[in-house]
Amino acid sequence: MRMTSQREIILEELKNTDTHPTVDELYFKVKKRLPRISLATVYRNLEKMSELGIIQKIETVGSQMRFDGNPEFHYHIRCIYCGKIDDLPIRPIESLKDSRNVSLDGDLKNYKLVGFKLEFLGVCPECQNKQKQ
Amino acid sequence: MRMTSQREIILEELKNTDTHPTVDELYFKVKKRLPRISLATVYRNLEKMSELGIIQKIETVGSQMRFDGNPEFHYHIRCIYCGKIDDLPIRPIESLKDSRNVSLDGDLKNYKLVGFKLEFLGVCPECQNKQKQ
DNA sequence: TTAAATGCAAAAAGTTTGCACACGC
DNA sequence: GCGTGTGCAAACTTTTTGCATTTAA
Repeated sequence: MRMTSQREIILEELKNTDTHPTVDELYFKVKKRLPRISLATVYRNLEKMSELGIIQKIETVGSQMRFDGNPEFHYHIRCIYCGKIDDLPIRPIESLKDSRNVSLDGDLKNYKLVGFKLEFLGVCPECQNKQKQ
Repeated sequence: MRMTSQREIILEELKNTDTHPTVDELYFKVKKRLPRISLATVYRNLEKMSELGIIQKIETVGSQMRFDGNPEFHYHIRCIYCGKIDDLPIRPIESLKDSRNVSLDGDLKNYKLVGFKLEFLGVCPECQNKQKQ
């Protein structure tokens, strides 16, 4: 992978964010430093870097893709009102690590189980405040 | 909710399917019986019926929405190659039912936890066969 | 030097919306 | 008859792609 200034700055801006930005959000941040960058470049770079395991693509339900500058496995919590995603500093749930735990009283419909995706849902502090008003 | 023939037939076709169709797939099935129906009507009806809890919207990552004629809670498994979704006849994982189990060594970042979404990933029988060839 | 990356614009894919008309209750 | 629902077309949002040009190694 060739290191271009675009790639470098995209990665830098992603790592400097503790939110998990959408492509668009990141595009506007990067654009402040590289005004001529195109959205397609941001898409292409995020895709490639997540394939290489440098960053992590967070495929949340429904809405847009988001990216996480931290490639290590960890859980996420998503706000059901605003869609924001935060890291969840909990340890991986052991009972799920072993797929045998989940197939005790049923077959897997002939699927070969390769993993699972666990996402937590909640209400973020900001949206809790809005509800109170 | 008013019962129109469109609504009735959409629901009937969804219930008669053991796959978990996308809106488009269902649209073409319904179209065989109601040739003049529009895609917008299918969208509007599926949305409304899932709001009312008559059916279930399956919000899988990345791709399109899919719908399930069975409103009861159950787990799904998604094929990582073709995106197909099947029901998984396993019982709900008890350890996840109690949110206290997941917050033992970390806080929840001030989120109010409301639930979780657990989806299994696998390779469906058809895609396993394709791989062998 | 040359293959990979970029910018731009257009296309694609999925979903939503405005509006006039139709129809269930 | 009223108000919800429908069909149609157009708009919208997010993501991808073709192509000529630029650039890192």
